[in-house]
Amino acid sequence: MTPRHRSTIDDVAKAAGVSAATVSRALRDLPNVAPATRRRIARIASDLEYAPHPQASRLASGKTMTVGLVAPLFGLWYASQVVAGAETVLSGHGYDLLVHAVDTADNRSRLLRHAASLRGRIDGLILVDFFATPEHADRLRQVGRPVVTIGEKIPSFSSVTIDNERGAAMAARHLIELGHQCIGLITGPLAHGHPSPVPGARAAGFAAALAAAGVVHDPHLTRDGGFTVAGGAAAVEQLLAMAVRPTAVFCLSDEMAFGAIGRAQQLGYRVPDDISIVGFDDHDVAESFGLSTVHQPVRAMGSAATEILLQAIATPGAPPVHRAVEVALMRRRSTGPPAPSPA
Amino acid sequence: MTPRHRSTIDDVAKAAGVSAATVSRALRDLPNVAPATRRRIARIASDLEYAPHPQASRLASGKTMTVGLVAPLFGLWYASQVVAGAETVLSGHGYDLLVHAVDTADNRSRLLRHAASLRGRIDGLILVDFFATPEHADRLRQVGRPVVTIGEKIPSFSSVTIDNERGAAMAARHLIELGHQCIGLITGPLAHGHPSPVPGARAAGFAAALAAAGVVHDPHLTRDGGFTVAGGAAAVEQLLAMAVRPTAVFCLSDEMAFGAIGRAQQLGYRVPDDISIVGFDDHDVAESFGLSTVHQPVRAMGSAATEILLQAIATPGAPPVHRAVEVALMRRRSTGPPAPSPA
DNA sequence: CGCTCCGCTGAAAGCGTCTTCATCGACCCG
DNA sequence: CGGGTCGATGAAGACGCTTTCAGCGGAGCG
Repeated sequence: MTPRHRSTIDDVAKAAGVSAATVSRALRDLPNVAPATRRRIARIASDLEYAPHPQASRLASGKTMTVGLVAPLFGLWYASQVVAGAETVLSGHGYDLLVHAVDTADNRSRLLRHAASLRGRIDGLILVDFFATPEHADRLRQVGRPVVTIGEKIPSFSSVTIDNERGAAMAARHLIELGHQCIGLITGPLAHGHPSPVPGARAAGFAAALAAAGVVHDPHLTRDGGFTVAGGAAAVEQLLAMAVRPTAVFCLSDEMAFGAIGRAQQLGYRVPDDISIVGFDDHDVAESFGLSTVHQPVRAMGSAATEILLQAIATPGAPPVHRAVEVALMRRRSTGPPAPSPA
Repeated sequence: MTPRHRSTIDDVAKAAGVSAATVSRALRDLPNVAPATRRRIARIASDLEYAPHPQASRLASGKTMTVGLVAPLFGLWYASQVVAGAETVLSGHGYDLLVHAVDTADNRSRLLRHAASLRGRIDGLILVDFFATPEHADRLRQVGRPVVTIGEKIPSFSSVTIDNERGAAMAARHLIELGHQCIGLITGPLAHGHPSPVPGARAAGFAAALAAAGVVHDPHLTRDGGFTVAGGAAAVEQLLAMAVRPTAVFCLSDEMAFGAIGRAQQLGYRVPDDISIVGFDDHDVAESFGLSTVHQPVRAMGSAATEILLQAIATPGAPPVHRAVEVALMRRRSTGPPAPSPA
């Protein structure tokens, strides 16, 4: 009974006694098909298990029903949340999601070089923490499809962003209010072959809040944790070994904060009694571990970016949309007042 | 200078004074093209920034250079690791990665119904924890493309699996060796509309190890944590409120274990002094939090599945490959001997 | 009753590439 | 020197669908 090969639109047309054009119209709910004809075609198509060949319809229509998502690296919490948020929206609209990692400079330039080849493969593009230079943005514009960025704001593309400086300042003020005067900072890479504004903005917000409160910002108390768990652990170990040990540490990501808490405890320090630690993200497991942190709605940002993108696909030529979402301080158990100084 | 529309193979052919067929052959390194001709075509194609239209070549060749990945839910650690592992391999081979979530029964049946439409969209499929019934497997076979499953073993498809029973038994024996006699179990959903063998297998391995050691397995000490952080927290709270409180808990995933540890500590219990907790996965942050757990190389499993799939795509008709990878017990700080009973 | 308008339908021309088949020389060998 | 072989190339037909355009008949209207 099962046909040897998949059935085509012509099979359906023949069986229904109509032309392929009518079948195409009927199945896509286009106007100008008699209700009776439409029903008959629908039934026959279902009987024959007909499904349009995606490549053929894409070639003919020029629409791919596919959205591309480019992120620095999959496997990290942030990217996985964005993917989850995007996938939910896309599958609800019948779109496919194509994911691509850009984890090396080589990868990155390859993507830029082949930007033109993306046209024809996707209807729109989501860039997660891509940090495009103006020159790169030019190449990306050659994709000829709408682009939405997450984490950075480029005038000519739509974007979904948070106020990194404000979030970092909230974390810093939280520590200051608790009485901390000597605060360490575990950053991500400030530059890796290209400008990466996120850690920069967070570090700036942190420094500004300290300055505003008259707290000394000692640059020696800054370490690069590479945005990884292991990096955060190594960084906190260095900070704890210093002569003037910080009483609190601000980590620019929760994953680094987890590493920092773990290592500090392993080394025999109590959190927050001996050292307070605050993160940034509000990772899924942050609450379980009582990590005080700056919440950002990553999953919702992925959904929002996707909705903006679909809108842009539907209305070509519309001006870019810039959406800023709010961050919020989550006070938990990893922060507390500093131990009375042994003066 | 930039052409208004992307250049086609005919543009290149015209500029090179050859036919489109020769251009097609030359650019794909097929034989029967004179070296000089090949070089000239390559240069001209590069000048014109020619890139073949994916949909057109896919339609003509029947190959999509795309692999589909279906997972229960993105945003969870397990799926994100698999995606990361798969993406690395695929991008190295010029393949695109299409991701699709199957988080509801509705979603699932839709996927199965449209299985045939996947043919033509992908060259192969990776199923993560899909748990196909024989009937579902039949439908998936209609995709007409190689399939590799991760987490389950279906005879007609290739697979990458771990020995869940063995892993769970390792965790159970670890607790027993520490002296625990009253051990709770936090499972995932044992069935959600379809058989889901993973929690079942782990629970069975756990029960078998207890039985082998002569330890009572009290079914009242089992709770469903839904594989989420919050579920693990709620489950452990219930267990701790019981009259005969377990001295140790085995969580079938690390994320549930994190929730359990966090909640237990919030409730004033010390880990492991008052309660030992062991997980399953070896999540990225498990080490930081000293979680004893059963390690499985999820990312490598994603890569392995992808390599098997690419192999199967390259050699159609080859018999399915079944790869089993090893698990390992990680002894950390969340487990210890039970407190001396207050008898 | 004739004309116009409109809804429904089919024929056919793409969409851009791949792939088969035929052609055409050049070269080799007996 | 003729037949055979082989490498290089072009012409043309898929691939399966979408979309434009024209046609056709019936309804509405004056």
